[in-house]
Amino acid sequence: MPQPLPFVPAALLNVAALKASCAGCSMHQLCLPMGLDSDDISRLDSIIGKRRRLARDERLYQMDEPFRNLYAIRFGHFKTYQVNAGGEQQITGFQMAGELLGMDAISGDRHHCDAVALEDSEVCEIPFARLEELFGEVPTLLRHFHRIMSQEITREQNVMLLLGNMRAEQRFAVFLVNLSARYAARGYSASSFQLRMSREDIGNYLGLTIESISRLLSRFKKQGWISVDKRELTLLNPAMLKALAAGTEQCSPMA
Amino acid sequence: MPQPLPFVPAALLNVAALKASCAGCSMHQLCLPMGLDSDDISRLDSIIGKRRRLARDERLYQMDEPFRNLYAIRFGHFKTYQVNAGGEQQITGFQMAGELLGMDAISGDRHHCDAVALEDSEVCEIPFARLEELFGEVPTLLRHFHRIMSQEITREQNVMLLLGNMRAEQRFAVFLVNLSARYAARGYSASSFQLRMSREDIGNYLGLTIESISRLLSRFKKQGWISVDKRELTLLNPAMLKALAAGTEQCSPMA
DNA sequence: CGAATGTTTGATAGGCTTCAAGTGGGGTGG
DNA sequence: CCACCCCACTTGAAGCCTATCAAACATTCG
Repeated sequence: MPQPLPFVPAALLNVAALKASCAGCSMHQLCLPMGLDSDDISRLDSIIGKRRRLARDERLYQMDEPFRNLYAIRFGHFKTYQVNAGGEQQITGFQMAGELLGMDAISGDRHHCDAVALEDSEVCEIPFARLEELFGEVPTLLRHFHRIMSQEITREQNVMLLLGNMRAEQRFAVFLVNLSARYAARGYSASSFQLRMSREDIGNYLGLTIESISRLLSRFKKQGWISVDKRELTLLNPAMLKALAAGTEQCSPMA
Repeated sequence: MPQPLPFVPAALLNVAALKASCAGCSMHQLCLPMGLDSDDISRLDSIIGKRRRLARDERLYQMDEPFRNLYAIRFGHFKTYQVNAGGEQQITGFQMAGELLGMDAISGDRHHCDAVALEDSEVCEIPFARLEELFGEVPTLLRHFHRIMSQEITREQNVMLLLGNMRAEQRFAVFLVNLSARYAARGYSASSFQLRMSREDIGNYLGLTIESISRLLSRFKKQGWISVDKRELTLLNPAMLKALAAGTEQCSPMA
C-alpha cells in the first residue's frame, strides 16, 4: 500500500510536470534540493534519471553491483544490510522518504550493501556522474551534499554507541524515539505510526533476537509506555521513552 | 615518542620547503592529495593551515566545538569518541597517519565527538571553508574527498556488523587484522606492531570490557596465534586470525 | 481448510560482565 | 639508589542479560 503524501496541496499534485520535478515533490525540503532556489532546482531536475517503483521486498541494488546512481526515496521505506563472508546479515539502517541511498558505494565504485523495499515504494534515480558535474555549477548543492554524507556518518556513530554500550531496553527505546522524530519531521504523527519492518529486522538492526524484540514490546506495553497491535504502534509515554533512550532512566531486567 | 617516517628518501626530508608541503609528506599517497598532479598539490598546499603538534592524551577537538577545520594526521595516532547524556563514552575509531579527522562535524557545524592523541602526534589543519572553495577548481580533489567520506561510512558499517553480530573472539580478530592491514598499507610490518591504545580503549571500541580484552589476549597467546608483551604485538598465525575474523573458523568459549 | 510465515511466551543455557584480588612495571620522592 | 605508590593489566569466581531451544498461537495466502 503506497504512503499518502501529506501537506502537499492537491493542485500541485495534479500538475504532471510539477509532480515529476523536485519542486513539486513533498520531500524537497528534506531531500537533496534543500535550500536551493528554483533555478538550481530545475538544474537538478534536469539530471535526475527515471523514477523507479519497487514492490515490497523488491531489491533496489545489491552488494558488489557497479555503482552508477544514488537514490532519493520519494515515498515508502527501505532497509539496507550487509552480508559478511559467513552469510550473517546486519541491517545498517532503515530509510524513509526524503532520505538518500547509496552513498556508501562512492568509495569503491560498487555497492557495499543491499537495499530492499519494506513496502511499495518509489525512488528517484540520481546519476552520480552527472551530479558531480553539477557540483561545479551549484555550490549550494555541493555543500548540502556534504552535509548529508556527514549526517550519515554521525548517524552510524550513534548506532555504534547504541550497539556498543546500551542494554536491550535502551536500544529499543532509542529506536522508537528515533522513528518518532523522523515521522514528526515529515509531518506525520510523532506518537502513532506503523512499523514497516518485521520484528526480525528490528532485532537484527539492534543486535538482538526476534524473541527479545517481542519481549520488549510486551514489557513496554505492560508498563503502559506504548500500545501495539501487530505493526501499529502508539507511544503512550514519550517522555519515559526519551528518558530511557537518554540513559536517564534506569534499565530494569528482562525477566 | 614520535613515529619514524618510513620510505621517504632522506634528501626530501632535509628540504624544509618540501617537508612542509603535501608533496614532501610521506602520507600524500594515502591522504587528501592522493592522485593529484603537482600543480594541484601546490594549490592544496596553499590552503593548508598551520601544523599542530599534540602530546599524548592531548585533545585535538571536543564535541560541540564549532567546526572550522578538518585535520590530516601527519604522524601519530588518535582516538575519537562520543559521550552520551549518561556520561558513557563510545570510541568510534582509531586513526593513524594519512587519515582524516572531523568529517562528522560538517553536518552540524560543530564537532560530533572528541579527538584525542594516543601518542605524540602531528596534524595538518585544513580550513574546510577554503577546501570547499578549492573543490570548484580541482574536481579530482572533490572526487577523492567524496571517496574518503564514503569510505568512512563503509568503515562504520563494518563496525556495526562487528558490534551487532559477532562474538568477542571474532570482534577481536577483526580488530587485529584491520590494524595489521592498515600498518601494511603504510609500509610497516603487517605482523608486528605496537598497540597505541590501552586495553580499556580496545574494549570500549569493541563493545567489550577491559577484562574480556585481557582474557582474549591471553587466550590468543596460549593458542599460539599471537605473542604479546605489554603493547608490543606480533601476529604469529595471521591466516588463523583472518579466518576467525571472516567467521570461517568457529568460536570457542571464553572459559 | 491447511500450510507457511510471523509472533508470542516459557524454560534453559551460555557468554560476557561484574566484582574482587593480585601482579608487575615505571615514576617519584626521600 | 631504593622504597613506595600508582596505574595498567591479569586472573579468578559468581551472576546476569540475552541467546537459544521449544512450543503454542495468530495471520495470511493458496
